[in-house]
Amino acid sequence: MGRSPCCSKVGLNRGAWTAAEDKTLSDYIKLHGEGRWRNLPKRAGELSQTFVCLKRCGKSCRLRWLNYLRPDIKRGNISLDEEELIIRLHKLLGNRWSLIAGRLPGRTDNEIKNYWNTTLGKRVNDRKNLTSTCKQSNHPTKKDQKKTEPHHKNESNAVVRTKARRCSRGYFNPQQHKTEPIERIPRPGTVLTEDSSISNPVELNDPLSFMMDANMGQFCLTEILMNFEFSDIFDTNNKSDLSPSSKVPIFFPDETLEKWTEGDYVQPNMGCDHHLFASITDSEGDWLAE
DNA sequence: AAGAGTTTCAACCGCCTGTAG
DNA sequence: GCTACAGGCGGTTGAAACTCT
Repeated sequence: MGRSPCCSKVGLNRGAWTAAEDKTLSDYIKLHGEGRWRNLPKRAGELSQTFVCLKRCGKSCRLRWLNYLRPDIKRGNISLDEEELIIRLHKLLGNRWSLIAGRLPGRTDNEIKNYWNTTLGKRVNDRKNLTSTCKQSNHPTKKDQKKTEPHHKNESNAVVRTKARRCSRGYFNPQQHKTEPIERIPRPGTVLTEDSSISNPVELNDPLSFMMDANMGQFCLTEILMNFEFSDIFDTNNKSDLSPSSKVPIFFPDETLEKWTEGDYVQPNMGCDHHLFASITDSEGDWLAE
């Protein structure tokens, strides 16, 4: 005897959301806030100025809001910094997508999960198998080039297809940029808006410098990676306890987690132990291997 | 140009946990 | 302690977009 379904599925819409449904939902949440998802569709329909009844399951509403409609969602492709952080966090946390997403402001667990399953997971496996190719050519592929050009579909389609368009994979010539800072080329999929500015020229010949200066907008992930005291989290002398396969849960002190999620967590005079960080996150040791 | 094959990702599903009564 | 409910999470699915031949 299983649990009763979260709602009667009879007469409910399924599949892609329409623009009208999105508007009804976001209007309602902006006015009344999140929560009480089960009754939300009914109440939203009653209060909707567009008189669009939300024939959706409460869970579906929640998912739509959290994964797409929320105003603080960051659209566009995962940046290099974010990729690195996801990989490192995945090593530490495993498939705890919501925890990982919590460390990446604007990113949803669903997005990170999808990105891992379709891209990063494969890449990480490839790296393991062929470490020498990790410095693979950054020259744009045909595939990537195609992605730079938005594919315009019939706008009259009422269903909102919410796919971020991708940009070409950027590349740089190490010789060319040894001394001259260059403007960063957006990572594939970075959504270019009118105010999009990748303003910080970066010295790309130095990976650390690249990481240090990569501008993330709200804050710099690199600073998390560089300033974060991993020694606060665990005893580095006992790495075996951190194996993802270990049954021992990883406990992050509240203070630590707050630092990660707060916008102003970066402490200017916080210790910056690159070597410790590198030893932890870049270790090829078994304790991090999957 | 067209069809087949592949990739991407929004949405769904079912299970789990926390909580109120 | 038990039950039902609400919300959250991770795995999976399937349609659309994209690439290849």
